Amino acid sequence: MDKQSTKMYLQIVRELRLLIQSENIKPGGKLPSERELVERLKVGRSTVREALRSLELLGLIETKRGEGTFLTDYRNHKLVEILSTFILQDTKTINDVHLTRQTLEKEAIRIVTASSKLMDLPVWESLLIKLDEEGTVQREDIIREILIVSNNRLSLKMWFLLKQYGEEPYQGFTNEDENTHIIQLLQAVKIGEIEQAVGAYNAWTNLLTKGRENV
Amino acid sequence: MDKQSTKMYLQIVRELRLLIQSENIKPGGKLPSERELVERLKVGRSTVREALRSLELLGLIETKRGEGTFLTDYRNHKLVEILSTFILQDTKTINDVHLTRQTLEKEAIRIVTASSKLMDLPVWESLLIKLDEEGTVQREDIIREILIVSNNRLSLKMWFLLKQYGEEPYQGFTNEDENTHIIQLLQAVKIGEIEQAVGAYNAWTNLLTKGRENV
DNA sequence: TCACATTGAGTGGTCAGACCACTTTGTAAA
DNA sequence: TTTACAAAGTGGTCTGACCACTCAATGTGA
Repeated sequence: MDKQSTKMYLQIVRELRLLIQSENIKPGGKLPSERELVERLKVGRSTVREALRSLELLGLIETKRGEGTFLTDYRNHKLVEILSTFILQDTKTINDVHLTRQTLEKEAIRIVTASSKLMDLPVWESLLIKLDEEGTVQREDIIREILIVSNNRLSLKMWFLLKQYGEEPYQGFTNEDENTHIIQLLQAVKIGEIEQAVGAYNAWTNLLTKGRENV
Repeated sequence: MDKQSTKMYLQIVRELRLLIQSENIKPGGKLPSERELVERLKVGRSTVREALRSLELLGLIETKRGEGTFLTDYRNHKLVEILSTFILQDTKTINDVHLTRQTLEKEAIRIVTASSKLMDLPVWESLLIKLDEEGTVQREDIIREILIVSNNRLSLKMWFLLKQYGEEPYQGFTNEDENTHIIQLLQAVKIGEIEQAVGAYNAWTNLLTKGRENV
């Protein structure tokens, strides 16, 4: 291990990658302990830890005191979580959060409605039936379902985050006024009418945000 | 500083964020030295370093031996390097990154085009003139301008991040085929034709992503 | 006076060893 | 057999030491 050229901890990050590959460690699998890595890589423990901590902040590994270090499922995009908290911290404008969330929601609606495979999924009919029978439905359930079906996990993860930061009008059940728009939205999805679906979504959203501040 | 609950180095990451804000450290600016942070935060140096190393791997700070630690412009490559080796092998994931970025871009186009104040900003005409005179233009400049004008700082920051991850063909100059779509896009923006603008954007995007893998 | 070399303070990079807190496991006692 | 406890293994943190590098103040010689 030469000292000068590259930073040691970056070297270790690389070594770890090779190690994971050569030992075929799967997500959820256990990595060698810090002390073992010290011996195998012939470096100090603090250096090993700097590498591990970096990867942890990236969400690539997970450490449990008393147990060990584990490879995580990359697909969880914990990365976005960290970066988002960085971002959201100095972007106090709560309105930006709402608008960005709505951006993701609208795009998901467009994607679903534009796809012949997704637009006539049984789930939309199920939601309509449930709405008809029970007279109300969890607001969040509908949007979440659309996001999930649209099949972009990154967007989904961001949506969860933004929803969490924005709090406000999404929890709880719908009222009759909302139901009108929701029915229109779901029916438009079913028949693949994109702009009609987005229009219904906008009407629904306006209803919910009515009375709040404007841009 | 309590020891048990949260991991110390994450606490320090948070502290650093506050410090950067309260002392108004700009990109390129210098952070307190590791030893000073040890004193101010009352923690060990290795812990401080774990936090700093994490932020460095994220590309948020930059360290120079013998000089100090500096806040970077968020354009560093380290993050991209690491991610591309660890995560982005998953084609589905990188595709999510692209699609999510495009979602933000399209919405920004819609917002700008839908606003009578924004759609006839002199900047669009300037871009058209520049394109006409020089025959080419930086791809990124156009989209960035639209994002900025759309006035959602959160979306803008997310866009910056996604752009880094995605290692898109976004750098560099445009060619003649692209220029056709760009002109159409900008002119549609100027006259407030939303769907036309989005359509031009899609055509442009398809041109750039043509030949890449499909979902 | 000026140009150059030297030195020392400050900074990040790494290492070694010591505890602590926690989890798991094996073993001895009931 | 079941329970309680001790030991081993692991990550979390701190301390102090030394190295490598940068920069500016200082000193020296022409």
